[in-house]
Amino acid sequence: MGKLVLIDGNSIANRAFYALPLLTNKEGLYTNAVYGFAQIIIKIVKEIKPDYMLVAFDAGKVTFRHTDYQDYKGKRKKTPSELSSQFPMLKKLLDALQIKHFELEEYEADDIIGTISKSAEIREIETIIYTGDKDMLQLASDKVSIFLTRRGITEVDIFGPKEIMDKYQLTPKQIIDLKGLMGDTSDNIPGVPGVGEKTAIKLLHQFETVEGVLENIEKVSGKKLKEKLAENKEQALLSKKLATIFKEVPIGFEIDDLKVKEPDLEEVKQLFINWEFNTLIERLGIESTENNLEKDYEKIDYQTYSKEIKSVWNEKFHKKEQIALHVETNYEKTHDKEIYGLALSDGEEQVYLTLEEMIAWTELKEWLSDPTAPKWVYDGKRIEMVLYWNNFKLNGVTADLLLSNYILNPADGGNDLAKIAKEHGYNDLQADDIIYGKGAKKVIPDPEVIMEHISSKAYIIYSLVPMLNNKIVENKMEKLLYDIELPLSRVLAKMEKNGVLIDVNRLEQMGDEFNQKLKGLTDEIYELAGREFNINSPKQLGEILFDKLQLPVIKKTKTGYSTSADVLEKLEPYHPIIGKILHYRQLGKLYSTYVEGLLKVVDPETHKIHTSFNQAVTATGRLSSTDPNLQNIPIRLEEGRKIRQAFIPSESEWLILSADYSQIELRVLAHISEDENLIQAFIDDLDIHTKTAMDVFNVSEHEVTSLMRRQAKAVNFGIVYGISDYGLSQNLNISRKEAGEFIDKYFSVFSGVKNYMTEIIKQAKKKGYVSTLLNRRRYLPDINSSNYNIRSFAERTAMNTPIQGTAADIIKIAMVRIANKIEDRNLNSRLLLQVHDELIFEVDPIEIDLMKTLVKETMEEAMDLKVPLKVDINIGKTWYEAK
DNA sequence: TGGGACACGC
DNA sequence: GACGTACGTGTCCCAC
Repeated sequence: MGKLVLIDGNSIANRAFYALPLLTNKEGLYTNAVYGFAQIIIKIVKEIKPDYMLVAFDAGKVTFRHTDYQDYKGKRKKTPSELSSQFPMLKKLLDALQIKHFELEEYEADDIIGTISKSAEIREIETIIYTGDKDMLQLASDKVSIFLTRRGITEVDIFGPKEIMDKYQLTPKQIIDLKGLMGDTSDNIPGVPGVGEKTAIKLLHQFETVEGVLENIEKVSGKKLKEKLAENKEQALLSKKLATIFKEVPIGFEIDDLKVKEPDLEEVKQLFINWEFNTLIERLGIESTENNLEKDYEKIDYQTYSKEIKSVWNEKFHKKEQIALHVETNYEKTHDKEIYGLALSDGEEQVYLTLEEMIAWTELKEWLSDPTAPKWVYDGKRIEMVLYWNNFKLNGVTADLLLSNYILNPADGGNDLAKIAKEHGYNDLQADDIIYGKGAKKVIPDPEVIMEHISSKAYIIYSLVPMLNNKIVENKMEKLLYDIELPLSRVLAKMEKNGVLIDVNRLEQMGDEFNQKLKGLTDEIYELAGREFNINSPKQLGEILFDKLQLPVIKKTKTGYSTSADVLEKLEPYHPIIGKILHYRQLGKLYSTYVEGLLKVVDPETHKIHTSFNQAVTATGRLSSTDPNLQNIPIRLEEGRKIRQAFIPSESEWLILSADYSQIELRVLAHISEDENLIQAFIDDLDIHTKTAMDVFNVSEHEVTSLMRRQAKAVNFGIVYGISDYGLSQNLNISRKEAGEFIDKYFSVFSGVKNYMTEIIKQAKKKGYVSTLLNRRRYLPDINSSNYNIRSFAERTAMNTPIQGTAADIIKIAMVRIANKIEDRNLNSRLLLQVHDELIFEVDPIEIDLMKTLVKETMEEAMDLKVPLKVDINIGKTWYEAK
């Protein structure tokens, strides 16, 4: 019993070597094959958890096969020295991991593995053979499966007899015959000339073995083929012999000798440090100490503050040289005001400064605020903010790696600088998580560690900007970057600095009301339930509703009964407790997230909330907001909407102005799809949901019932957000079939939309990505997946992203332009928030008419579409009143 | 500490 | 017919 893993060392090392770029450590040692091998071993140990393990290697050049055939492996290229140098390292690694490796003169790894798998089979040990060599398939059986590496290195295809049958319609043993007939160029096994895989399989179906084929040559169809077979009888038999794995190698040990032991972690760590396998150190879960940090990475040279350094850099400032700038702050908290240090790099020299030194250096302060002194950064908004809190100004940012990386691939936009660096071959930067630890393990490391870390960042930024810039140009994303994202980051910084004033008293007062009501509801719920329990616990609530009160179970989750709002709504007629619970949930959310949550983040001095807008997280190009999220303040239900009464202008007598795009996504859809019906509807300024209902239900305007309009609205919603028929059926509480019919009807009326959807999917499949009107991309790696669900999801994304993403582009353009106009005209009014299709301002009353027009026009003119863009403006004393 | 369930907005 | 279904953020619970 137990599990045995046998690894074909040469084959895997080869795969890793060719699959990975030629990595070296600082001593110039080649490490890529070892790195890939180590990755695979770690994966095997973690996922397969073998009880026995062996890595087999080929020994020397001459094997017993050469006795039969001198040219065996004759045409194979000599192993490159870059790879052969890595074999001793591999063996060292295996020793440290306490994994047995074995090689024997005259035999190949295949034979050793064949021999062991044979005896494992007798003992009924489940065996896995890990290799890149298809020959090994001949060893498959009920107990033995072959893990064949795919194109990458850690991905495998798993083969047992069944899978081999599915793929080749052959038994494992016939794989040998297959090789005998078709040969193998990589081993220089000749086979029968003119016989390839297809012919060989056909022949084997008919005659089972090479011998069978040769005995029945006359029955073979095809004159040429007959001749070839007759001419090459000997060669076919020899080829079969060469391809047969020998299972009687005198290995001289037992399977029990292969028991997996505890690795010598200290030794492994030392090896990994030497070879600079930093991510693997993490994956092994080995504590990363300061001690090994030093050895891990090539140190980036840097200088510290001194008179001489100052004058050297003052010269560079004066000449407006291109300089990379990094200001380190608490990477976990966005608006932390503490500066850990600043570093500059011009690609050759780095300088590190403490906050005190920054303050003392006046030329630096001037340089930072000089818009004509070009600076390259990573996350400029963050740097601008932390500098701002420390009385510095930042201008002149001409490249921001965070943004460049985001528009190149939004899927990993928010990445750590270290990860971006690694993707571009710079391994000398540690992740912040490793330097500082995360969560509770967070520590401030030694000053030297921080100094080097920050200086490295500046150096890396300097090195990476040109590389990413090239790609930006290649993808034609200059406009998106320089006209939108980069200037937008300045606008967002301003919004974050402004903050929104909160009427703390009003919020606290609402909190008291909610609390009162919650207490009352809690008592009533306990009364109706017959006992006290935690209403906030879905588990306990489920027990009360479905076990104690025996209400019908509508839906289950992985962990038990579902108690979500849509389930509870269906249960409402059954028991008076349900309504109370729904209300309790609603108030509980309001109290904890919106009253307590917001009060917690009000700046005690200014009474303002400074959210942080993230410009590099969403897949579609939208912004997001955190600490706190001000993009999800309640509006739908009146009770929650009142929260908005606490959002007020920061100057007395000022007003809140809210400007929201009307149906921006559907207008964008009309433009992109060129659907005439939809375009006309917007030109005529119709109520789009009523219009949709009229067309879908084939009724006149006055015949549209509120149900019809609601359903039409849901269909439009579905189109915009790319939901499926299932999603629509859930929204409308109808069957999936009915939902599907709605969608079909919609497409028949808006046939241009239908065409667009078909075309965009086709395009996505071809290019692998979709784009917005401003060339923002989203890659869809799953678009050609063989799995229906995964593929469908990617297809809906393909349909939806250009719509949502273009809408995001539009409002971003409007924001940048409005901010510019406010600045150019020296207006007092300020942009406070963006909520996807809505902008919120606080407005000086003397500017109110001006702002109304300026905002409305700028937003409506942000992009020229085939349909007009429409903006509604509302004004009030609070955000609540601006509706 | 981390994942699941739930709920809020667009 | 498949099998789980816009995105992102925050809070609470509960097993670890």
